[in-house]
Amino acid sequence: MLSERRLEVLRAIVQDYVGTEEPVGSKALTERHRLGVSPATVRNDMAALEDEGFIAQPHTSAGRIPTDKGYRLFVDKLAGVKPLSSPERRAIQNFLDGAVDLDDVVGRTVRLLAQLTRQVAVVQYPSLTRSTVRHVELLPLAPARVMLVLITDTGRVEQRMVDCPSPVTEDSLADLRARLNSRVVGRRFADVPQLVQDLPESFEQEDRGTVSTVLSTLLETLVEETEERLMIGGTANLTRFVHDFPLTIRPVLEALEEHVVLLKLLGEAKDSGMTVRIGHENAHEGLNATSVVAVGYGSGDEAVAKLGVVGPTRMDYPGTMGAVRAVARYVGQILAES
Amino acid sequence: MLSERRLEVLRAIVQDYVGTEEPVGSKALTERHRLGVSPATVRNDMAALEDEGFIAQPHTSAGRIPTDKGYRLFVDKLAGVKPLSSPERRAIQNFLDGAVDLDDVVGRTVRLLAQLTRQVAVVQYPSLTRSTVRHVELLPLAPARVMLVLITDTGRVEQRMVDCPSPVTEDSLADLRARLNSRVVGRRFADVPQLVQDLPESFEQEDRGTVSTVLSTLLETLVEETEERLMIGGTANLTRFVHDFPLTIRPVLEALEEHVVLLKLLGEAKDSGMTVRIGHENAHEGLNATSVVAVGYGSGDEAVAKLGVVGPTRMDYPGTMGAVRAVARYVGQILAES
DNA sequence: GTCTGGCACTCACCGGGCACGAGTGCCAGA
DNA sequence: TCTGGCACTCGTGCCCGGTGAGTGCCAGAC
Repeated sequence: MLSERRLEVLRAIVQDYVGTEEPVGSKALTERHRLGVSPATVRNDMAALEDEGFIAQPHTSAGRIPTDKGYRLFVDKLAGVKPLSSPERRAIQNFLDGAVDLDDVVGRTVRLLAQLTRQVAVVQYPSLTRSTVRHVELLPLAPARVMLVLITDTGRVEQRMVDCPSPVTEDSLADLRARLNSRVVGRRFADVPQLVQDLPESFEQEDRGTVSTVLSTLLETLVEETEERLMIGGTANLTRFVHDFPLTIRPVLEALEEHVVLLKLLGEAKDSGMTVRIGHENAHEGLNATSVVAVGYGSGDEAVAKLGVVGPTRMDYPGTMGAVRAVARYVGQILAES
Repeated sequence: MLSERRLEVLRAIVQDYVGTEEPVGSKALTERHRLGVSPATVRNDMAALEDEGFIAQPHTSAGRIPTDKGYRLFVDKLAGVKPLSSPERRAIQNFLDGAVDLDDVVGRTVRLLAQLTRQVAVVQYPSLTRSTVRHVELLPLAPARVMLVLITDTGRVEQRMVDCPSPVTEDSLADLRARLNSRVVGRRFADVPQLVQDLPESFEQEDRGTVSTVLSTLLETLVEETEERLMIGGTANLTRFVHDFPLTIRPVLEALEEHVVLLKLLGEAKDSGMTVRIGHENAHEGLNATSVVAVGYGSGDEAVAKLGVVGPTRMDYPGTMGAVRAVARYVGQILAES
């Protein structure tokens, strides 16, 4: 077990390294922090911390830098979540309040998060399966062609073309629309399959083909869109540590382009509470030099999606976590209002 | 006026420089191209080309590289558009054919273009004002709350909340919906304002408030969304020439994040035919080291939006232009089919 | 036991000096 | 008008020694 002071030394190392981006030595540490001991003592502590794998030397005769394990300990035991200042909170609220639709909410959230944390922001669109149905619309476009539109309580809209096996009358379409809506409005999308299961049977023989075609498109949409959508922003922030990673930036950009990877990343985050994945804790290789701070957000108690940031392992964890949490809360509020 | 051979020398310089990324000297030129003259002669030609401002030396005793003006001449006079190979064409078609909705079409297009050109791809969503109305839907959500949904012939969907001054009955909403649609379906969005101008007058006094509220939201949406949306991809390709611009990459990423800038960029492109903007020809400072190749695409003869790529001025213009043109054509086809 | 000051050692970094070679401009001659 | 030759420039790579931050270890103090 590490003594109190050694933990203090680790904290000091993390803080200094995050600030200066340079390996930190024993002398500098004692000068910048009131540890109450001499550099020699700190050196002994550092040697112990290195033995335990919390810090490392880039090369002999250089200062120490935290390892992933060191950051882990720092995040778990040594760092709190730094709350935002009240001007910051007000700025968030003002900025998000101006949004006109869901795309705008998500877009603004991404920009906000990127700006606050000065890192790459990732925001997932509210999940379909966790949202509830606000309305299902069926629009006749041609005799045997219908457009299916799904609207969620979070403002998300999905549409699909449906080619029906036979021409559909305006009346039977209205009938289907009415019955469909009466069953599913207000229910969660995840429950829709069950709710509509026996719907075709209640129709006349001649309409059943159309009904099942429409329903199967509806169910397909739910499945397809379970691979959720997301928006990213602030990639220019990656260049801030271009001297850190001159070439490491490439795999990160590549990973960010593969939305599947990011969705998996966010998916791995806990549903409630904040998740921090540090360096090699990320399964994806390209992100081995980065940390991911993610949190769920939602209009009610339940998380409908997640958001977070991707940055260098050498990041200001307390500040980043504070910003991520605050933004998630406000977005939740905005969604609940709309 | 430049002699035929000097133009040939310029072409050779551009080709070599694009291939090797290194300043090209007179000796190397004569070795790699059949110019039929000695290095000394080429040197004279190069001196002349430099006097005219088509090429430059990074420093004394280095080879020459093309200037923006040199690339301009190359694109205008010396280079054709390189058509894609037929396997490439097939691949494009197959890839785009799998798209399920507009978002998917645009997403696939971006990925495709980025992959083909190995550069950053930018695709604008079909413009609202240039599209035609497929359907306008009004959904009652609460007594005095209506959701307005616009659907275009290109598959784009926009929705807005409308808070009405007084409760609306299902009947009067249906009435409005019917009359609205009969006026605007099949017409261009740009013409909608005129078409609905006198609509409120034809309603009973009690409904006029609601009608005008709905209409003004509709018109607002048209205005707001005229600042079009777009999608970008392939930013990881920027790292390919990270030794070219170690720090120049940052302003480019920043410019790419500002969609307004990109939209202006695409907006400046000619409606028909391909537009190539080279280096300093781009108004935005961050893009002074890049070239933009853009072209309009559409479901019919008319362009409904634009797409293009952003890359280093040192790019393979014939190949890039070929890819951009081909992709634009196929996307147009896909949109026309849907 | 724990902390401290001292001391020798290691190495990354920096700047200077130097050789190399690609590339140029110019000139005289074909 | 083209060509070969020649002197010149200057960026690049390499070696080398000095500097200094930082370390590990040890003997002595509290």
